[in-house]
Amino acid sequence: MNIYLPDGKSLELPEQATAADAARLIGPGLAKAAIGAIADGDLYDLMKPLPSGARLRILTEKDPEYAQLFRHTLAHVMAQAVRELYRERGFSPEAVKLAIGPVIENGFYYDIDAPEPLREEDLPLIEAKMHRIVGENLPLHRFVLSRREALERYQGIDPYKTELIENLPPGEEISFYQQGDDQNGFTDLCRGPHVPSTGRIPPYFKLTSIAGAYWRGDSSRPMLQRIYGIAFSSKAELDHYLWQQEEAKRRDHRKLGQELDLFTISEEVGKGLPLWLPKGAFVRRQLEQYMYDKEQTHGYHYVYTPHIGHAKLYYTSGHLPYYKDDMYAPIEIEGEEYYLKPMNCPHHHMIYKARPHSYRDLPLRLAEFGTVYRFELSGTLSGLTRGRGFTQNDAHIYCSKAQVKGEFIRVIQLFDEVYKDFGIQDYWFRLSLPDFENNPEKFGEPGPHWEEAIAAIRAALDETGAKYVEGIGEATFYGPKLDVQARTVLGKEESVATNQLDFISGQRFGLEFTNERGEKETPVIIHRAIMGSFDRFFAFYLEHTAGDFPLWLSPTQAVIVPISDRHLEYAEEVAAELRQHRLRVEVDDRPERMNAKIRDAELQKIPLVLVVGDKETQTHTVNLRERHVKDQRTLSRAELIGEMLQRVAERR
RNA sequence: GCCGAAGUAGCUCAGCGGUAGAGCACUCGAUUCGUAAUCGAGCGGUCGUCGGUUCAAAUCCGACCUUCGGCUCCA
Repeated sequence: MNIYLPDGKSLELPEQATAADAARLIGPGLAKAAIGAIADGDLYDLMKPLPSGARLRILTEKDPEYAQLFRHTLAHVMAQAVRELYRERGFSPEAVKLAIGPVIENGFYYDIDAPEPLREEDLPLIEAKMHRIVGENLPLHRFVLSRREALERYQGIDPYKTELIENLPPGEEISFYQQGDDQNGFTDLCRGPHVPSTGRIPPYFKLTSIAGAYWRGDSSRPMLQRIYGIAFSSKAELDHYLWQQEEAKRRDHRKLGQELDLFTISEEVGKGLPLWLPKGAFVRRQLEQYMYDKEQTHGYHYVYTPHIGHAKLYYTSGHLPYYKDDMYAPIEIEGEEYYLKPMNCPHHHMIYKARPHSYRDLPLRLAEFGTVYRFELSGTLSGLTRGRGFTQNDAHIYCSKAQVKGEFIRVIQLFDEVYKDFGIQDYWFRLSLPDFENNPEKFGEPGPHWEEAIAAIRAALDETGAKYVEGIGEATFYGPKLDVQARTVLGKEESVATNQLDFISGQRFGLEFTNERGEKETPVIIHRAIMGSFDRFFAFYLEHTAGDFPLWLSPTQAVIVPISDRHLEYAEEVAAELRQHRLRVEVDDRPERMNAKIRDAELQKIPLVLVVGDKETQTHTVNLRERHVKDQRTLSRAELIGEMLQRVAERR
């Protein structure tokens, strides 16, 4: 067969030849350096036969794909080490059943069903064995078995592998990889690719955690133990990753919330129900005020609705059958059932319905900072990011079909404006589509309304030039979903907000408007939340800024530090003047040394520290120590106020 | 909800069978100081809860609660 190289040259190779054969033919240097290959765009190792006529690029340890190869092999090395550990504890090799062991971002994991649970203390033991196996430089070898042979290998021994083999599509090659021999080695059902020997694995790996994971991600199936590992090709990359982890801990909104007195969660109030302390509440109020002003100028009308609603409301909306288990239990009053509201839409629909509407009223945009309660599973709760009570930056846009695209464009533009003001640069949309095949009971039948809805959103995205990706299966039962994803400073992707196009609720609630021809028509509804929930947005933003709020948001904008008590009077005078301009300032009048006061202001991440001593008192100035700025400046009070007000106006 | 780990003073943590400790915070006193911690004293905990083992439990065992890391879920 022929293989084509990147420079256009072709190589004549026997059938079933591998990338190792190709590299050998090119030259001994490359044969030695080769670690894998890209054939027709797919990653191959040195052991798998190449497809005839493939376009081939040989990879060395310098290529980024190298990581995928050794991470995958490390999963096998770890499985071998775990087997060994249990053998030493008196279990037979068959007692340890293996499920899947894939490569993930930064590393790998393996799902294992062990005869007795692994514990955290076992990780270093396993890791040591892994290092030994890597040091032994066991060669890897690939072989193929027939379906019958493969099944025989695992029948009655490993139900997970058996199921995997049974689920392979007919005609698919069933390959195995073996490292070492039967005495000291390990064989696994695997499609590869792998490094050619365990010695080619860089020693920069670590086992990080052990966690439960359902077999095939299905909560009705057995729970396995998952061991997570990370692996990099250099120490620098490993160190960078570890640094990132530390940084993430430092920025964790739960930690910052505690340190900066922003919010707390009390067992006595209930899990997942955050309490906003004065400083956190102040920042949240600023966010709300900002959104309120913004939405006013974008033609939204604010409404208020109660926190509970009649059961009928949720039968009408269609949520009750789907989400009953995820709602707080009903409250029975006078023989009628009420629910804590899990979302605001039905209430808003009733506001729409309260008056007849003409096409001239549309689009009608109803907004509310609506507090909702959802019975989230206890294991999913996490600070403000995932609570059981939270307040949405919610709005529903009622419009005609013809207006959908235009309204979506406005929504996308609003996102742009708001996120820009908060310095969130790296964000994009994710259009979630229905999966009719695998989840017909949720999405119903495919039809023109779905198609129209999806086309309208796509058109809006294209027209604004917004960045977006598409995903299947995550739509809601009433329409496609448009999530907003943002990348944190540390590179982690997070969901901040979610919007939906809804062509079903209008009918369910009997909403209508009179069109130009005097006919009744049903409006389409856009559910949108720019900041998602204030709780989650606040958490995201807190981590984004590491608690360094810009001046306009900071609960305390400046702390005045008098050098000694005789400067207190002047300090209060400056404070009073700033306060007249609605600037938020505090005088640190504790009987402490100025160094201690400055340190505390830094730890509290106060943007400005104003030091006043003899010089300042005499010249009616302040000495400004700005956070993250090396040098101090002395400036007049008018200059200071001017600068501060300007920064507030510019949201810096 | 499921798997694993952890819960000791307001916070960060030590103690791991012989009836509770440090630093910070807080209160009081002294110090009045020029850009990240002045000194001293005091206050503060039925060691998550309940039960068991023991002459004796923060410490060992069990159940439950909460938090954390995952899995599942997210209208």
